[in-house]
Amino acid sequence: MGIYEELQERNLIAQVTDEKEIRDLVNAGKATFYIGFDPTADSLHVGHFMALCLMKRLQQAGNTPVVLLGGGTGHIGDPSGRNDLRQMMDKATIDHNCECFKKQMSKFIDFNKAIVANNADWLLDLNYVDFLREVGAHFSVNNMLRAECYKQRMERGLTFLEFNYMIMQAYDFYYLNKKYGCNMQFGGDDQWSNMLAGTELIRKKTGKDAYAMTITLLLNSEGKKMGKTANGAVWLDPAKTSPYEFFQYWRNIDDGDVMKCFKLLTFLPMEQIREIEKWDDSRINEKKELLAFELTKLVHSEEEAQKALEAARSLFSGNANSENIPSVELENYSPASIVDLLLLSGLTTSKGEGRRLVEQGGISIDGEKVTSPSKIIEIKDSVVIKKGKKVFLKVIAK
RNA sequence: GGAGGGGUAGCGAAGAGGCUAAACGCGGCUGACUGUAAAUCAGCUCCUUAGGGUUCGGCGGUUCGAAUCUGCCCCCCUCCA
Repeated sequence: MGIYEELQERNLIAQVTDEKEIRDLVNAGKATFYIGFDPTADSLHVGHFMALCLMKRLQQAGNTPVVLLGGGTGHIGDPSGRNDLRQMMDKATIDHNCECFKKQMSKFIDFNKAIVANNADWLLDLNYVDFLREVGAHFSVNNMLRAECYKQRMERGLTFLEFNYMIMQAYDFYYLNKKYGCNMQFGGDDQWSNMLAGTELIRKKTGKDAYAMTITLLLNSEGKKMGKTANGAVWLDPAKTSPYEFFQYWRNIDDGDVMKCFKLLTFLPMEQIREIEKWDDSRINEKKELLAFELTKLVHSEEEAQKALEAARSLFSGNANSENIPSVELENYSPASIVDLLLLSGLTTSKGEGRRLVEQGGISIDGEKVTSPSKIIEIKDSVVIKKGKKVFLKVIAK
């Protein structure tokens, strides 16, 4: 079974421009493919994770990845799948984010056998009129407006700036094709029209064929994008989403999404996944635990995954072994009310919220329910606060 | 540039001078039931030193009292140029 068939079996492939060509190229390890990452934040998140895994899989199969950092396109902002204008970022922020991305990516991609490019290197110095003549002439506005990603925005307003994003992305592909012989582009399914624009531009400019393939978007059983929590994205940076939180995110997913995630996200061999799929329903929690473990291992490390697993087990089984659980340290802590302590430890964002939680019986300390919002909490060394059913935090007084 | 419509809590959406910290729905949180799931049910969902305080795009005005009336400005949508 080739890598292409494996991707298919995992349901990773959403759309392709030319199945036969892509299959042959990829299975033979002859593809030089690129995936673009726009530096919209200082950490990658779960959405990027799939793309990175795909890169890793393809690299393992002998293909050459090109990581394209959107140092230039980041200045424009992709309107696809968005109903508002992206906030403009300054150059320093974009550069900083690119650096953060690179660091995180090194976990997934062997940079010795990959190409890293930044489209700031060629986009920022383009001459407007030259560019219009050379590239702009090949685009039909009529066609562009038919693209799904723009259609939606036509209702709500689309700036010329954003309208150009597709052209920039197409130009990237063309540029990489010329410079590195890059013949394939991968991306999220929402990128489809942008990617097609690239293959068409290459055909028009060079007469050569180039290919595009999109990855299934990671949607939950309700059709919403996964990897989001109430507090925002699930980040890959442990400083932004701790390994424990990361683990818990997957531990808590919907029953119906478990197998899909195994296939799409883990590197477990398909034989093993098929085995897991056969497990009895009573083992659903075991499945979730394994999924969470595997993903935490991939993104962080086996050691971190083990710690998260143990922490979760001990907390949810009521054990007091609090060695690896999430914690905060409070400097100069002097006994304060529970409401203040919740605020100090970051478990709540306002006193009103803390008061509510206590009144609703949602707070316990070291296993003991707190009933009065004004209760003064002494901390000898540390305490474990439980908020709701599954949020635990160890507070260490210094 | 002109005409019209609009901007209300995380989102959608009522409210059209006091009874409004603002209906309702979604989302979120807590509790019950469970399996750290879903569904269901109940409560909560601006801040607070619990007296109040600060909110309805922004800044002024009218009024005892403004999300509601008014002037200017900003943004969005539709049509015209």
